[in-house]
Amino acid sequence: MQTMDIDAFFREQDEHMNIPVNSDELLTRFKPKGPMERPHVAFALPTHNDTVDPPAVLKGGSSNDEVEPIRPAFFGLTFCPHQSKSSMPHSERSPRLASNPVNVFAMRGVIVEETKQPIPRTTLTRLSAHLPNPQSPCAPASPTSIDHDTLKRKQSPTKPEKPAPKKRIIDPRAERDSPEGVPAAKPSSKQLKSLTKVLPPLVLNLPIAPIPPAADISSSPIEDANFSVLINKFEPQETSTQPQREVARQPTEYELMMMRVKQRQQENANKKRHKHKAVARQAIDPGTAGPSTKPDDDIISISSSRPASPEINPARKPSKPKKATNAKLTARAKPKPIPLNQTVAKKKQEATLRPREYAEMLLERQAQDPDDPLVRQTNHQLEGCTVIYIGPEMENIAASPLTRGRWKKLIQYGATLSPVFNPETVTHIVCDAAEPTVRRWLNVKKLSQVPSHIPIVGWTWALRGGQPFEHAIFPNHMPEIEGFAPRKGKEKDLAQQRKRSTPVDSEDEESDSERRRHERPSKKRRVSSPEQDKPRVQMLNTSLDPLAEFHDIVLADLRAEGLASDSEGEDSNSATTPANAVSSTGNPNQYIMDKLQELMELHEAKGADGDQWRVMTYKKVLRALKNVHRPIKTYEDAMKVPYVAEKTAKKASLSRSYLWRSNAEDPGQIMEIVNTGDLQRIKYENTPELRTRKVFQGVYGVGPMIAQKFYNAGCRTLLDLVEGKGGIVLTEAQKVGIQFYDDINSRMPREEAQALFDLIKPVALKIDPKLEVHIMGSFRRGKATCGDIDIMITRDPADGKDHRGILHHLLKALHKKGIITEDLALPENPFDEEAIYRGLCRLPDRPDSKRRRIDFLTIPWKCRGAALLYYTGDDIFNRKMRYKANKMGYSLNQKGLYAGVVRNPSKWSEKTNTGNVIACETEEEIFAKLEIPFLPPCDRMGKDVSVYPGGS
DNA sequence: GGTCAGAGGCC
DNA sequence: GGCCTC
DNA sequence: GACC
Ligand SMILES: O=c1ccn([C@H]2C[C@H](O)[C@@H](COP(=O)(O)OP(=O)(O)OP(=O)(O)O)O2)c(=O)[nH]1
Ligand SMILES: [Mg+2]
Repeated sequence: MQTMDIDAFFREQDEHMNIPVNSDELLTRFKPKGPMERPHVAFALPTHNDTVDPPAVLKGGSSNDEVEPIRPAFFGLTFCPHQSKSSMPHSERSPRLASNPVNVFAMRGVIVEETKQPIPRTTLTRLSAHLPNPQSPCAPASPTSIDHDTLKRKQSPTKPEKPAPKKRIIDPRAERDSPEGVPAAKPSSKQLKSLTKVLPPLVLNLPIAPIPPAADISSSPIEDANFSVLINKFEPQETSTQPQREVARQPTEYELMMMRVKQRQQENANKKRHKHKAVARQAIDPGTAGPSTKPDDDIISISSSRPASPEINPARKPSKPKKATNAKLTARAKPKPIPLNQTVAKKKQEATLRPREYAEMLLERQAQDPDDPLVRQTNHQLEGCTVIYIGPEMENIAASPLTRGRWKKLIQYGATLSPVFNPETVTHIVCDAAEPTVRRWLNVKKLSQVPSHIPIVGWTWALRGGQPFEHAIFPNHMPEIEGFAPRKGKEKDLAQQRKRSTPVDSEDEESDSERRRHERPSKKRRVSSPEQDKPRVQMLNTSLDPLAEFHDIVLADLRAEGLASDSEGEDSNSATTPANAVSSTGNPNQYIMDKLQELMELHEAKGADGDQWRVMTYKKVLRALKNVHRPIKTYEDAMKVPYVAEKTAKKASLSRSYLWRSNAEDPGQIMEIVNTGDLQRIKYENTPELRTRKVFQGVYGVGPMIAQKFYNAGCRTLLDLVEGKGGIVLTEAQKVGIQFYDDINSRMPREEAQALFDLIKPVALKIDPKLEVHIMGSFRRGKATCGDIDIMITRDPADGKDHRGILHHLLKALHKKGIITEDLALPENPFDEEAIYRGLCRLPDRPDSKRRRIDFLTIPWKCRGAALLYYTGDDIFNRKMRYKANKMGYSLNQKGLYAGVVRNPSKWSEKTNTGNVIACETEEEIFAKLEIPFLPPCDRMGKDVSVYPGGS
């Protein structure tokens, strides 16, 4: 134990970094915990504005957000009383109408050029706006409207317009509709749509997407056009220039965006294709649909750009009522490429069959000729069994070679195949998939809904036979065993065994070894110098070109390799280079974090097939690592970091040794690990599919499930999404998310957040000078960059008035000023004391300012402590604190700390007993009740909060 | 082996 | 009620 | 995946 060493080190680090005793988790871990010595200054709602942001304290290096909080400023209250021309004669205009065109035409001449570009197809969404019935926001719009979602989710085909007792007015437009503050029941967010309705139809005669030459796609009897990858090849030929276009009016911004996007994509796709053609053709991806020269890579390169917020976003919540459904390992989740040259015609066809279809095909073969080598029975162990096999892939995509092989084996072993799950006939469910996948296949919400007499077993059962319970893989659906309860240990072992066998347990299968060899010859990343392409990027990408940047990105190439995982939106080009392992972020372990983050994102992208808890652990580790300022050199070093245990430590030390190896000759055991461990894992996981899904998840409003849905619908690029390919329908928020993809996925300098707040606060105070307006989130924690602006508003009701309705007026004013530009989510009831708003904003006076995410939260005065606590975060800290509250028998939320809360176990969100408030007015109060020493905002990053109640 | 927060908005 | 986001 |  070298804790002393560590301890001393961190102290030294802190001093060196000028961090006043950072109560790192490391410290708390190795040091006797003592009360925080940090001054408990008045963190409770400061009453006047006195702090000014220290001028660019962190300016020097590219600032890593987490590197070092700016201490003095975390009160977050800065307010420039001047600054606002408090005029504002109100002429009601939709800010969106007003501001956007200006953006487009005035701000960027570039766009004008775009209009000269061939207009490919117009978007389905746009078309849909022209439907006569303005009332139908539903999908009938899309001409090709298909229930892409054949799988799971039963969306009522015709969604009745939400019962909506909600009325929300927010946008000035609302007022226009109903003169004067009268809350015209507003159709909420159909804004984009409603706007377009006003416009005359956009008439476009577009060149039909040419069918790609057969050579180009190497055959592809794609069974379902909806999922056809080929569509991706519709690119506007450079031939089809202006001729056949005929525009009835000026395209809207949205349309322009799409054209621009499309052109961009075309350009880059071409470049890329030239570059990687040879490589790309070496492998095909049978799992995704067709042997075509892979569009995936193209896109991906686009924006693996930086899909998600660098600073980690909390794990997706299992909206589960308790009981974690332990998602089993998703075995080899991805289809393996198979050598093209081996692909005979028939085989190619097979490769496009979905699992069910493949099984049906086998049955057909069997019926025709039982001696067909494909289906001829070789073994007897499965005779009498009627079996459905569930592989890791979704129902609606092509069966992987592995899955096909297993169906084949089942039939060869004498089983009767059941291509679909029929509880009447099926005797065994054999699967090699994560639990959520299995549920989807079986169309049940819980495995317990599967008749208990039908065992769910792993593939080992088919190979080795024996009692089903010996091969059980889901604890929540144990095979029945009369007079014999399955022993606990066994199933567990099995499950774990499966887990370990993730990548290659397929000795018994056909080609599996062939996996992705075109992995990435080079590991350079982001070659282009930031100084060089930045100005350009900013100009282009500021408002309406979500993909503008990808031009540069593609030029830089690397992201295509899927390795890019910038940990900070804007200004980090994290070094993976051995030489300067320190990187611009100043964190010597940045490259480890990069690796882990990458792996995490992959797990995250797996969504339902992945393990959310694993993702959460990764997040915790990453956050903890940000506080580690000494290079982690060995396994032992790594093990000292909180949330790092055997597996991660191995990865971390591995990451390091990988660099060492390339730097110096450093043979030894580590070398071996290098070749078999982490890197390979990333390669293995980092399939084109996952990379694409990661890109999709970068869109605001798109998470793992939706991303997968889009992917399964055949979408491969953001452009596909915009076009509604595969029948997908975007929400309004998602459209905005695509439009400002880059903006939203980048972080702003703290100074910009300050500037925005300085614009906003006076507007609020003008409405009611007694409001308390605070900037929260990462800003209050003193971060150098902010992912968004979080503003909390409350008001002391001592004078008998409160802040109801304020938010509505504030938003209206901000819209008018051009500060708030788009809405993402409106308050359920803006006249409630508690209301939430989400949207985009920008600095209106700066022509090239980016869109920034902004959130407002209003809360009753009495809850302000709890709200302050909540909204200050960070998220991990909140969760820990709430977890601790639970363990102490309390429940903590943004309204207060409660005792005696009882929830409905079958519907967790429902409270059988809404307990009693114990503390809520000040943060200190809550800390105290939870027996946690008060932590100033800047110290709440991933902080360990565990001090057990009642001693122990 | 059981944990790993709790809530609001949109669809 | 699922999914996404804070 | 990690912690208790
Ligand atoms: O899952 C979450 C996400 C956020 N929060 C709280 C803490 C967080 O600090 C605050 C604001 O959220 P936001 O997403 O803005 O995070 P941030 O801490 O402000 O970081 P960023 O700089 O990315 O905005 O809301 C949670 O409690 N749980
Ligand atoms: Mg924030």
